[in-house]
Amino acid sequence: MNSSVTATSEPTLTDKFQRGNVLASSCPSRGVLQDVTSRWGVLALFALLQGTHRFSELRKSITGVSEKMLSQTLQALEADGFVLRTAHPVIPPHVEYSLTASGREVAKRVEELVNWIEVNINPILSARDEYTSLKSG
Amino acid sequence: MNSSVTATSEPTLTDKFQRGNVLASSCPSRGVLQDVTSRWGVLALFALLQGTHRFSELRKSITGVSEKMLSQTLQALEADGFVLRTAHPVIPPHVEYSLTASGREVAKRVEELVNWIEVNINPILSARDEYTSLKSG
DNA sequence: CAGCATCCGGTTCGATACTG
DNA sequence: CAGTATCGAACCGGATGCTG
Repeated sequence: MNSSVTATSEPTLTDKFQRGNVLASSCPSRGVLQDVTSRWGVLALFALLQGTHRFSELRKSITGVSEKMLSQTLQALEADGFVLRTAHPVIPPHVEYSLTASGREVAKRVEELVNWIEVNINPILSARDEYTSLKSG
Repeated sequence: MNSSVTATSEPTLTDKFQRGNVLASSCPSRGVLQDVTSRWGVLALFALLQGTHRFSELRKSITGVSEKMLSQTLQALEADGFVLRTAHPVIPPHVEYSLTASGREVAKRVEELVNWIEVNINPILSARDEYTSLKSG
């Protein structure tokens, strides 16, 4: 997915001053962060926090996601070990998705972020309106 | 950004079962979530948690970000009321970016997510390797 | 220094069709 | 049901050139 790093200019000096090193482009955490904070990744983790779900259930609950994107997103999260995919060999196919132990950890943190935004959505939206009218008004 | 809601099919039934409603595409929280969890948004919030920074400083510390993207990202965060932009009318220009009160709240939650990933990056990477070799090996 | 306008290649994404 | 394959369309994002 993001395997070639295409060596940008060396960040050596700057790196020393950072608590972590996500800010350095070479940090592998960035890739994982991408998976977790991707458009549908956030919502998938959030949805799975409620428990195990089938593919079609997730597709229905996460409004607007396409089959392809959901599939792709779940695969990325599975690859990172956050999501467990369980396929029951029956016809028609029955596949269930759930969070792993580490998946629950990330998901909990994602949830806190999401919840905070939802609780404070009104002031935020007001700020946005004000900003917009300042710019174009 | 996402102002026209283009009424998707009514999600009434599904919505009742969700703690929040981010999972509904009509939810305005999604837009804000996008700004916060965007590729550079996460890193900008994370970087600003350390304090006030000038544009060029941010550009240097957030390795790999382009001028355009940083500018765009900061504007989005400013619009949502998370980032305060202070321009000093001198020549050459001097602009400082800092977090607002609400900005600190989101940033703290972003930080917790980022930190967890950084701390657990090794097991995650191992899981990924294992997954990859299972698929293609 | 801080940033916008423009161009343009690459990636992402959604719709559709198809498979096990 | 749970996906994969393919194909345009849309968007993202970087490079460049210009402004105050």
